[in-house]
Amino acid sequence: MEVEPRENASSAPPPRRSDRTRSVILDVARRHFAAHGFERTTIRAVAADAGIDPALVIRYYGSKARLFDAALDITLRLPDLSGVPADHLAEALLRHFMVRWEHESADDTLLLLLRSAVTNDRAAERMREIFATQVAPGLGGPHAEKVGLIVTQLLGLALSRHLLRIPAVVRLTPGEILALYVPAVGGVFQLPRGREAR
Amino acid sequence: MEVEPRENASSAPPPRRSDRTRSVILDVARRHFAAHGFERTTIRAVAADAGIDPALVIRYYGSKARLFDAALDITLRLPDLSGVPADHLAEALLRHFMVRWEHESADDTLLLLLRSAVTNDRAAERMREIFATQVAPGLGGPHAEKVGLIVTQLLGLALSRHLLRIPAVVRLTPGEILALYVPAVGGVFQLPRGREAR
DNA sequence: TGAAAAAGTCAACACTTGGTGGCCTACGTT
DNA sequence: AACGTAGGCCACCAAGTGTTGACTTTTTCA
Repeated sequence: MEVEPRENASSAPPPRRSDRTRSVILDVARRHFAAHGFERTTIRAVAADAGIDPALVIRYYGSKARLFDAALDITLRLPDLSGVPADHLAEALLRHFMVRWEHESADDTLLLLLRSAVTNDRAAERMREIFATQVAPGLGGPHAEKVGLIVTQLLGLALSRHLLRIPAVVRLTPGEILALYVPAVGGVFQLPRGREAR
Repeated sequence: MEVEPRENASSAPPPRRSDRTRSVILDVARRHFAAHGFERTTIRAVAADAGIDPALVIRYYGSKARLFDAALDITLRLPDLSGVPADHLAEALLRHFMVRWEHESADDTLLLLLRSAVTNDRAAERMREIFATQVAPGLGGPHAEKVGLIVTQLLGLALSRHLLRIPAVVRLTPGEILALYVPAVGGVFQLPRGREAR
């Protein structure tokens, strides 16, 4: 696989001339996967969009599945909420994702992950991994048992506004969403810490 | 099921001998679409599962797309919330959908709609229609501008619990979800009626 | 300069898909 | 019983897919 034989004993592997092509392919592939999901994305379309031959995609990534895996190698850039007081957590969270998602040229990271995960088991598993390793630790601590429902609300928002594009949700301005939704997310945050025993 | 050309001038169209096959096909197709989405569902698989020849599917439904349309002809059985006082709306809503979704043999209606709509434009459009004609009117009235975010929360729950199966959400018991999530949904409901001008 | 290695192209493959038309069978009506 | 028709099956087609291997072009470097 292992597209990277490391011959260099030192830290960084030697740069290849094809690195640029590799990353172009990956970029284009990410856009296609985010826009159409796994099945409807064809290697031929990605290659055409990247201006190269379909065979190159296979050469560098082995297969469509492995290209998909590479595209799912995602690092969410989560905000640092360590200093935020509990009663402002909801607003800070929402505000952060709103500004990121609203902008046109925003990263497709979330769309890629969400759209893929709904119809593709591999992507769903990857999403759970990302949740466990990148999301839960950051928001964990005293709110451990609530993290799931916080994320649920954020995903719901992304889903209905950016994927399903439900008019009643699309119509709202960012300010309106903030005003209406912060109390909702806060409603989970501000519950008493220990819930009844399970 | 409303796949019935009405030739009969009287009330009921004449029953055909093939009606049973038709409905079997539609049932199986709904299950497949709900489980795998549009692209990954093949006519051959549906036919095999229904125990008939693939050609029959085309014969009765014309094409895969039209079979999909027929499968999307859905009537949500929404609860009647007219008599529920405002401060119990959230709980009533959540409780209703929880009991429907939790049960094993539950209807796949939501999964079908949700899973399809994320990768298929036709399904997304159908979902917006259903929202506009079946959901919004029922919840509308004084909460008109909030309906979108209420639905957002319900969809988010269905998404993370039943589609993505995020462990932190799956792990929760129905009672826990109710306890944690009712304040959230209520947080939207109980906002002052008129929000700042748009 | 020349040769080896890398980068990229091309044509073809095996396979799956949705879809079509012809054919056989079983039923219902007269 | 005969026959017309609807229900069902089979073989097949054309298009599109991921993937492969051989080939050509470009770069690298001794």
